Amino acid sequence: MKRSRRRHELDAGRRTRNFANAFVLAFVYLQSEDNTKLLLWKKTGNCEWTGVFANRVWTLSQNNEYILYRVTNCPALETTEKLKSTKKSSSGVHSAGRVKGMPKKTPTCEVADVEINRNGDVFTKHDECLSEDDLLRKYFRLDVSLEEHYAQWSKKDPHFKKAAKKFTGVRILSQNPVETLFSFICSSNNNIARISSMVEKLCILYGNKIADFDGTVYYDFPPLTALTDPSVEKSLRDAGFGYRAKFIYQSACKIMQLGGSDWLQHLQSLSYEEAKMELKKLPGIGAKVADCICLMSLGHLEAIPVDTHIYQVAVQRYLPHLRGRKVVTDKIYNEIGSHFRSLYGSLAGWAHTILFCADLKMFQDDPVKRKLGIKDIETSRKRRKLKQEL
DNA sequence: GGCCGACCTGTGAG
DNA sequence: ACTCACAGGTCGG
Repeated sequence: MKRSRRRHELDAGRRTRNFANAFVLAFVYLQSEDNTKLLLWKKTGNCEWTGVFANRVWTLSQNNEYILYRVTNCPALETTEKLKSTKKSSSGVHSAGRVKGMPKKTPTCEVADVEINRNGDVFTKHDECLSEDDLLRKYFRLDVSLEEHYAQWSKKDPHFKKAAKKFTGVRILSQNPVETLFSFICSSNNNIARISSMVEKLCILYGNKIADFDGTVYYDFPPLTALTDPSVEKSLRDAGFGYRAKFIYQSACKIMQLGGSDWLQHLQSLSYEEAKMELKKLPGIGAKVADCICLMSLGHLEAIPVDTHIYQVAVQRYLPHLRGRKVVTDKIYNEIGSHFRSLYGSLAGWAHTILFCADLKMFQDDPVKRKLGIKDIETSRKRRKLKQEL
């Protein structure tokens, strides 16, 4: 273990690919075997995925009934009573277990006497006393019954029903607000590959190393305080963050002024509208990014992030009178959000994510397709014509 | 309130 | 080789 750790420190910047990312696509397919896919997680086995959250490295797999997990060594916790009593293997695994996919009741909380929150912003106070079973339940929001909601949304909307057939088991994750906020600042006017690499860079540059095994170094997302150093803006610009470098630095500073991660956490207790309004005061955060943060890390599941994909879907399927509009004004943005909220109800953001997945997949497979509309896809003549126009 | 253009950078199409 | 448009937007005029 020691030997390999030294080896990987040498080239950490180049080789590491796993981070506390969680990032961006705050969803995961965890129910259908075929679709098992944890975005920005690394596939580390046949049906096994490894990634970071709650300051731990998790390796997950699943069967029909359970999510199976292994949690790896976490240096910050090593000296605690809790871990002393757990068995460690050479691979650094210190505990393992399984969580039922749809538990009927939440087991009691296990208190760990540890200073987990050493940077002041990794965990909520509540998280500190959660068992790993509960951390996993919380992260995947396993208290929400997908079956029930999918049925409800399908009943209201035939287009959802169709999309849902291909995208079963999509879950909105409950992610760390600090991580989510800065990851989405990176997302503006950007593509997924570059966003991912930027989040990785943030972790390497400013995150803490939390584990090192099987040839990979794992970092968590940087603590807020690491992003308020005056050198941050230039460093990030040099690292290729473009104009987002300033947004990251300035937002970090402003959040610290407002009360740090406690301030961010307290947005959970506000209404969705209030939380969104507060977030929009930070540089680099507009309506869309604010909605992503609300939906994916603050528990405001009625938030509908209207990005280019959702806008296209809305125009094609739901609000045809918007056809031809070139820019999404605040008014149009809100109209789209309100439409989905009235259609799907209080978990509208969750339902909308399934539509998003379907459009993103279609777009990645064939960018021309969505401009044509579904009916005309097979006509190659039209395809050529459109390509010329484009 | 709505409408533009600028903004960093990497990538792929033409 | 070399533009050019575009990618899960935001901001200021």
